[in-house]
Amino acid sequence: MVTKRQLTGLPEDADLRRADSLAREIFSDVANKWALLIIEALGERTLRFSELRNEVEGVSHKMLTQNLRMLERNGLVDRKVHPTVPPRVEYTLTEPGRDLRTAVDAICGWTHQHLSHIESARGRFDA
Amino acid sequence: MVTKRQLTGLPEDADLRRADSLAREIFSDVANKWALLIIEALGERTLRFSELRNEVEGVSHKMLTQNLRMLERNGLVDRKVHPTVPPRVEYTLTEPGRDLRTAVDAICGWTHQHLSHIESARGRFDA
DNA sequence: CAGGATCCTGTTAGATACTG
DNA sequence: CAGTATCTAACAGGATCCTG
Repeated sequence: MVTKRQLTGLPEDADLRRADSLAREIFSDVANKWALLIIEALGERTLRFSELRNEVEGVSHKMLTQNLRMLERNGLVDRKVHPTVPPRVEYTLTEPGRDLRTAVDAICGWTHQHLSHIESARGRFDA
Repeated sequence: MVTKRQLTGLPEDADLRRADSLAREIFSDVANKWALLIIEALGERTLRFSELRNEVEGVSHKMLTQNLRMLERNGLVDRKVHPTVPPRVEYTLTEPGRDLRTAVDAICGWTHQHLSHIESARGRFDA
């Protein structure tokens, strides 16, 4: 199949591909366990690094910083540094971050809703 | 803080912890790039293994089978084997799978909606 | 307290080859 | 065609030490 874009040589094809690969990249960033748990933990609150570490059960220092940097880079969380000593750093979801959170909420809700279905499905499968 | 459950010695505490850890386990299974992309690709359709491989761009043979097994085990996809030669295996989302898909749709939608915001956030961060 | 840098280990995921 | 098994390279992630 030959598209009009190919014939006209306009740049839309390349643009679309770029947008797609960007979307894919963002999706890969965001669709990971720790990122989603951090977003969920933040919710509407503002939390310090150490608080977040307690809220997100099982996350290591390294994973937390790493994911927070990534989320900050993608504009999902806002990082506010208070120039005090000892330092105080607070994280908050941005507007897009809060948007995404509703989807994460849905996944969390789904998980709890289907606990027993999943447990029995596992039982059947493992047999 | 001492709860009533601790005092009565009833098993609810243990039950709650079990449910939570199960929920966490399921979440960790499901909240990964390939699983979500597979769910999204399946949608309302029924697809064969090879079709799925084409639909989910970039997925390797191994990752596809691995994640399909996991999704089947958790009762999110239905696997139907046709005893023909050559074999024909079809995958379909189950009812819970379709439920989860709406949340995945939301994430995908979110991604595309915020493309430009994210791109500029990245620009700022990288500077 | 927040977080960067380093080291070290277990897991992951790709490539390849083989089976029903 | 769908799936399993094996080997290996790469990476993720934990522990630890150090700084402002």
